[in-house]
Amino acid sequence: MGKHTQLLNERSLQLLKTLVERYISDGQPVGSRALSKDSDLNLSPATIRNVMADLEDLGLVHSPHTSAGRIPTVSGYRLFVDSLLTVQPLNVQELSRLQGTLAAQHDPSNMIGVASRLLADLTQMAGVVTLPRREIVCFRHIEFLPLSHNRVLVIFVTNEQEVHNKIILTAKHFSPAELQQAANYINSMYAGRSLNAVREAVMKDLRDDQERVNQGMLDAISMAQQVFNQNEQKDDYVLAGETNLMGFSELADRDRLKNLFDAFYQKQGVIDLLDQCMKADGVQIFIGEESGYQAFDHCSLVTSSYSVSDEVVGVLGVIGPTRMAYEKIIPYVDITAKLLGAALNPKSTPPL
Amino acid sequence: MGKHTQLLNERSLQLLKTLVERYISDGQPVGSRALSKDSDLNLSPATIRNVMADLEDLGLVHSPHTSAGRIPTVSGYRLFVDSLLTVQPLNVQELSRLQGTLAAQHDPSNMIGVASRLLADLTQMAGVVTLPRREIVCFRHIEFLPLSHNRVLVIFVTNEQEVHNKIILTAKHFSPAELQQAANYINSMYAGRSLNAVREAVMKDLRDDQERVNQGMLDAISMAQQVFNQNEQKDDYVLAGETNLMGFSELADRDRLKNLFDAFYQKQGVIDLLDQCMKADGVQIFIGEESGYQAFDHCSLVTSSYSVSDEVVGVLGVIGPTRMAYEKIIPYVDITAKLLGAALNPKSTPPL
DNA sequence: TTTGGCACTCTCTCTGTACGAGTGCTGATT
DNA sequence: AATCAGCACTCGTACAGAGAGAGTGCCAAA
Repeated sequence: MGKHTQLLNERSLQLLKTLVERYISDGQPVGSRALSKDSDLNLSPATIRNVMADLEDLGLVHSPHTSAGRIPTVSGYRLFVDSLLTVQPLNVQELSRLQGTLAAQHDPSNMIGVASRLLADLTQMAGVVTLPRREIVCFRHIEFLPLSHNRVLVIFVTNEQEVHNKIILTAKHFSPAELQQAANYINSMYAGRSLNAVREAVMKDLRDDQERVNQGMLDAISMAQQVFNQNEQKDDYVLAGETNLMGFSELADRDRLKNLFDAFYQKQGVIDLLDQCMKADGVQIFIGEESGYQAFDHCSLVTSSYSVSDEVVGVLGVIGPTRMAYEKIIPYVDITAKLLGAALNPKSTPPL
Repeated sequence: MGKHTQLLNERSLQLLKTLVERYISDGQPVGSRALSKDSDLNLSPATIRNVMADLEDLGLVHSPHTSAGRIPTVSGYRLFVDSLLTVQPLNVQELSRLQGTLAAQHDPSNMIGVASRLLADLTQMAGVVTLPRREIVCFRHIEFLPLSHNRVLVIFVTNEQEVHNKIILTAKHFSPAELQQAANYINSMYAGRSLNAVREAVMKDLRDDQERVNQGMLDAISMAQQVFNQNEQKDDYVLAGETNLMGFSELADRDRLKNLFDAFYQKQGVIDLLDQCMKADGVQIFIGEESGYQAFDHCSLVTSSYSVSDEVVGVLGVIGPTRMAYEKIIPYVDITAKLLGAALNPKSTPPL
């Protein structure tokens, strides 16, 4: 694969692997003596020290101070997860528990929350799942309800069962009957198309039909415009188990922890990061500063996109300290993504 | 008021007051020398020490160790906020900023979030606002949409503009037209009544009209029953600025912080606490262990209920370390509650 | 009742020491 | 040429003692 695998011989890689594994399980810098015992290769500490010096030159490990052992750098972890890691197949009973819990939900909206919780509990770190977003959001049904002061409560349903509502202000007052009529009109005109298509159609109709159409339809269309024009893609995610992160000494630092949690609540930065993961399929990993996102500097993010009927609709993943058990986390994330996708899959299209 | 105000003379109270004030601003145990300088009474440190001994006997202050100054106990704080505290009137421009921000929202659902954020920003601690809950929730409108497999998406609107949705399973398959008819029937029968009233009426109709009514109506009523029967009072709150709490040394302890945040996310315990505050009107304060809620042992909670048209509908408040500037926080909470109530007040009832 | 004085206690910080872990390097061994 | 044992060296940590500072409690005098 990378330049390192060519530059380094088998033995060095083997040693790097055991070093990372050891550090992940212990959390202590690992010295040459420990490494000599841990690895199957029968080498003396002195030899190992030579190898370590090489690895250090390549920027794969570093020591916190002169006479401490070595700990992996970001590149070291990267090489480890890319080429050295042996993923652990996961436990059958855990798998069936996962599957069972997800399949038991019949309301997709809390299925996301459940998946997030599962990830968190499974890994004892933070789980994150983005709300499923289809490229083609299908407009299904709209409903207007009058409020006071020319305000109208708009309820509309997209895809199977996603309910949205917003309040719009109308230029003049409409009677309930008029609103009903407008809703009927919009439903008959636009239902079944994608939101983008609806948006365009509305624009077009508003331009073209200015003369031909009667007043009631015009009102309906202009309200439709208000509803659909702003491209409010409510990117969002559900987080769980963030308090699990408080236990890790890497993140014990006040400011780090605060930055991290602030990032969680501000959301935008995290969303951007997750969006990147959506493009690549399969499991995607950001280690430490790789994410380029300050708040995540001491964290790793293991994600996988999930798909409903072969279309990628979201991302889920796990956030934890850089020092995490990748060989376990990766299959967890992978499987959860597949199971969630399957669980979200509508068994068939509704009659309507 | 309490037993203490009678037991203690003016001077002791005065000293307790300055001690608490000093401790709140400094965070250090305050010694007799400092107290002697701070208080206007011209007393020597020695005299002050005698008084402190008395206060300690009464359980109002205590020293962390032999030769540290004194810090207030929970009872000390309690006496302070009940009888000694001089609330600071709040800054006019802050008040108008508050009012402006709240009035600018025209969607009540994010108004709650905004209020919470305001509290957090204002106090640099955590803000919390419960979702408004009226005793009488008025049923307004219902809508059925068919999904696959005899599942039906139910959308219903209560009060002015609260949209709820849930998925129910029906015994047999209904055509869209049948569902439409059922919705029309339910709307005409029950709209305008309180949810409780609807629930009862549905039960009654289901019992009584078994024979008289036609099949369509019967179906409608039995679906209505599914929708309304479970008493899902979705008690919930919106939290903001919880990360502000990470800065306080009192809460720096790992486990404490974790417990606190776990409590925030579990919600139930906090909801119970807030419910208690709803009963008392005016500003309500829990100091440290007073709340009886383990996770809040090192926190204080300053709350006030808020009302829409003279009916208490929710609670808001601020959560911070026991050592907080009560004289500022109290008016903040008080005013915010009043402003939020006013902002939520519907200007008039909608025509419908 | 108030106050100054004094002995005492406790914490915090600094210092020096000893120790252990681990490294880098060198020169001998294979 | 690769490997390894040995050695000097470095760094961090744990521990103990000393000194300073803050503050108390108590007693006796004003």
